[in-house]
Amino acid sequence: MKELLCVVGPTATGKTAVAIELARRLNGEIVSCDSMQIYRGMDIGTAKASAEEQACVPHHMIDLVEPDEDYSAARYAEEAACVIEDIAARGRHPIVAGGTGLYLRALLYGLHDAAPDDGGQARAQWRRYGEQHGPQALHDELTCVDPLSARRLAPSDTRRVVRALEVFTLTGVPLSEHHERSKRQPPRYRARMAGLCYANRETLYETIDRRVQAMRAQGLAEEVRGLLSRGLSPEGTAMQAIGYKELVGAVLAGGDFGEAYAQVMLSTRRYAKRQMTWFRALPDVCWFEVEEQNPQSLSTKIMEKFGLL
RNA sequence: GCCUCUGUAGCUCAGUCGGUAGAGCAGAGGACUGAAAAUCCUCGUGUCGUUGGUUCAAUUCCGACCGGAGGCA
Repeated sequence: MKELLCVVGPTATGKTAVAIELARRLNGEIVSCDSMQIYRGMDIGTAKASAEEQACVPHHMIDLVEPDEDYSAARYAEEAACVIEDIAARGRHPIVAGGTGLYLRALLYGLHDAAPDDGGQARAQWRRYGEQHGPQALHDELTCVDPLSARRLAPSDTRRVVRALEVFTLTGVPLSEHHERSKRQPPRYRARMAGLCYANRETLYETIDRRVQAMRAQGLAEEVRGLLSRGLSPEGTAMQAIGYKELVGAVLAGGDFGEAYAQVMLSTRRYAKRQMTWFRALPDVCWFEVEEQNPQSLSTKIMEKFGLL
């Protein structure tokens, strides 16, 4: 099984800089693992590597689709696996870096068997059912066809309840059964995971606030305005990204940006916390505290730890 | 200076016809299998401004004092 170096952790810990440093020293190329950097034209708010950084080390899995296109964890897993194979075939070192827990999991461990694509009809149908009859009725439907999933999911988590019903409708097999099967498959890689974190939560939050201020100075509002003027719907997946969904209202109303940016900071903090939950639950993450560390020293520590020096 | 209102969780505020109190937000922890920066679950003891009084019992009633807001001078 192939070894795969991954740099994970919550937002604003410097994953990008460390990954670039590692790539430089290991003859590597970076494979982003970020659900929002997938979208073209969303640069400032997603904290994409700059043009200079991308010129210095090849970056992959960035700017793949337009913001009004759909993307998915499954597509990510498939395409990232191809990219990784290609990098290795060229004799270089793939370095996965990013903060989207589900995408990383999909890449490393795989998802369950695909359901046939019906263009989202089943999903839309169940969602409508939920809107008409309420989340409890939706959950009751799931109990009938997939009691295991129903027990696992809260009725209020309509998103997952709808998905479980969709999978059963499309495949005739309960989602819980799909999960059982996929668990039996071995992981695709032997992941060496370096987790970046702050020892103090306070420091993380201060760094996040500073980063949001920097995004403001770089013209995040202008970027949002540009996306909207190109006709992008505020309801799409891409516009659910933190920094974008908060600013859409202020841009449209021409209103209070101060409040919008305060909300961006808040959302980012809570997101960072959820990311920590993801990565803490992962087995075999080696944690590195980033306080008082620059990307060079961090990359050295990581290489030492993983025997890459 | 006088009058009125106000002081309860980090913040905004409920509430207790006297038996020591609870929501939202924030915060913390967790879940996560094709939307995931999404979606969802769990967690609330705090000198009820201070200090006297009445009372078996005061955060609640009364007085004084100290903050804050407004009004009249």
